[in-house]
Amino acid sequence: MEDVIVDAVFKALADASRRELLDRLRADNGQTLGELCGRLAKSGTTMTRQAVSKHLAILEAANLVVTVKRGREKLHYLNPVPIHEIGERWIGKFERHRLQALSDMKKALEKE
Amino acid sequence: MEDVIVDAVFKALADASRRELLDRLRADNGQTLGELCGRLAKSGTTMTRQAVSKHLAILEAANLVVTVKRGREKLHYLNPVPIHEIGERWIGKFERHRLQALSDMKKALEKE
DNA sequence: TTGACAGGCAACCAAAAGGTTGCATATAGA
DNA sequence: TCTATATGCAACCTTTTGGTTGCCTGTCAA
Repeated sequence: MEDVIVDAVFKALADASRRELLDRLRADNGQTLGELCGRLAKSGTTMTRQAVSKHLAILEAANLVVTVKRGREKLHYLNPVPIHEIGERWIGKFERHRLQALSDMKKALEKE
Repeated sequence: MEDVIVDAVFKALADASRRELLDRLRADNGQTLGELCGRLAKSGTTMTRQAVSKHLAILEAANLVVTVKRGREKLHYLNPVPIHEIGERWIGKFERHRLQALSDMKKALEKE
């Protein structure tokens, strides 16, 4: 996974509304734009269809969402692969140094 | 881990310069601001000390970096805990639906 | 064929993000 | 004490981001 892809995924995940859209697709895969326009839990505010559409476009560009056109509707499917790879390759590399980093930190804090 | 914390962590991770700073601390923990100011690999460009300082402040606010003052220096330590928790709680919940989502997607694509 | 419904496109706007310059403060060391 | 070093703070600027409104296109169904 090249850097530019990692960047697109992290940037896409940086927004709470987009993370919630992913959550919704996780709960109910294959929804249309209209269905996804329902009230976002985040602060109970509503959002226009166009705003949601833009968020979905960003998720799609990051390959976190895949769409299929069915007549005049567009179905949105969660693609869990990029999230999985971030977990494996990016988070994983920090995981391997976890205990070491914590012990470094502890030692430094104790010196104070 | 509350939503506001998850948000701070994801936002902090959304920038490539900040991810590189974490990478550097992973390679060599406990560096000062000055040391971290060296040329960032990202496009080979340099950055002013103040820019790096701001990035570190954001990482510190997200609790991804912990600092210890030593005289006139400030040592920066990687705190891997938030990354670990994002992996466990956020990525994990998508992991559990991974195969299902892929099969949904496949089915939808085949219908076309 | 003609509405009504689902979505796309483009212009525009305010706020946040990333970065810079300039100056201030504090500590180490000669 | 005096000076160089390490960092902090604040104002300012530009670009990106998240959001809106308005209008256009395509498709289903009576």
